[in-house]
Amino acid sequence: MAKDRKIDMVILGLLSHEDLTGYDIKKRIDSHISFFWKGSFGSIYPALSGLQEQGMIVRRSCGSGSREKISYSITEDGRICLNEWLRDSNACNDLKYETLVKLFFGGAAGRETSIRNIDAFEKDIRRDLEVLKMYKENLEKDLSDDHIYFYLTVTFGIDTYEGYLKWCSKARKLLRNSL
Amino acid sequence: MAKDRKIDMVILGLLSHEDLTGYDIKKRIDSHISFFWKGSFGSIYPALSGLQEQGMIVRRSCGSGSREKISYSITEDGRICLNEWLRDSNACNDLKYETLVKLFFGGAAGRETSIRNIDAFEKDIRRDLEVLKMYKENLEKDLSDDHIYFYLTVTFGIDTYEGYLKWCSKARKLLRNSL
DNA sequence: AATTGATATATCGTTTTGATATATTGTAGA
DNA sequence: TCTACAATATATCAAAACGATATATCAATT
Repeated sequence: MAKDRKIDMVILGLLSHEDLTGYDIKKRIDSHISFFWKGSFGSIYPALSGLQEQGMIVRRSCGSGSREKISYSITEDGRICLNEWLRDSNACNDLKYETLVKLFFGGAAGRETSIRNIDAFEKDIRRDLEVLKMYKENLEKDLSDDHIYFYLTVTFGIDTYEGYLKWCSKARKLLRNSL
Repeated sequence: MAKDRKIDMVILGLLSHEDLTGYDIKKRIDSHISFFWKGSFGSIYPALSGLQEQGMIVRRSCGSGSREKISYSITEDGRICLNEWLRDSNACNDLKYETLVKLFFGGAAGRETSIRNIDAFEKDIRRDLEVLKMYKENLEKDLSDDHIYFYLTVTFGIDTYEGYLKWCSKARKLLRNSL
């Protein structure tokens, strides 16, 4: 049975494309999906053990030399489990904007503090937006069936980030101009 | 000293406006800030105990009758702690879009499944957007210094949600039209 | 009088984070 | 050559947060 562990589904998703080690999984998450989902070693390695016990994945030592290196493959059961989860359109989108919490309570520290916090947020967003735009450009060179799903998540990021930037300007203006 | 517990700051923020019980805190979070931050009883009650031990808040039994009811007030130390946190412009915005994870791995289930998932996402967003717009209308009737911070978080929500909706249309179109 | 739903506090198991420990391999510079 | 550093790789731990559940009271309805 599919558990409540969301990281399990991320791992199965990644393994549905290629065999990976725990470390590789972490790298894939960081490079490709970290702007809409994160994962740490502390969740990845226990999840891999759990998934193996459930028969969703199989491990194979692939140490080239003396080095222990453990690669995982998805099983047929794993594919079925992933598929079931994908077909269930219930999805929990859990957003935590510390920036907005600080803004919400901004009255306790004054408007200049809030403006500085918005500035810091904007700076982060601009930096991340550049990366996403680069991804988009590269993907548009070859928008095959394989890449279309990644492309859609990237455009999601770009659209929302550009929304953030517009809001930043408006918010600063309001904080400065309204008496 | 300020801990790593983010919920602590949310509680101090809420208590900086008015005295509240744990249950009230949960209600305030659900009604006012849940679209950018969530909190459960399982984090609120332990946090209240911790904050009290640190002297950031004080508890006062205010049972009207036999009913036990515990209200909390912020202390001067609590205000200082909140202020320090507000002034630190480092903020971790941690977003988890399960919808995007499903889309990213959508190739494993086919385009119709992805389109259904986008439809479900859009439906949720439209519903939540209506609520935010109502909040905005009400706030605009009296945009005093007290309400401006809430107003800004609400417009943030509206701007990003409208960005989501635009993306939904584009994404569906791409999934349907690109061969 | 009984039932329902809101109020209110609290705990428990599970998941996740973020940091750290440990050790190996590859590589760039002294 | 060697040596220091970064990257690779697995793993664990305490702390934090979630989500569900337990318990009980109060207010309003039936």
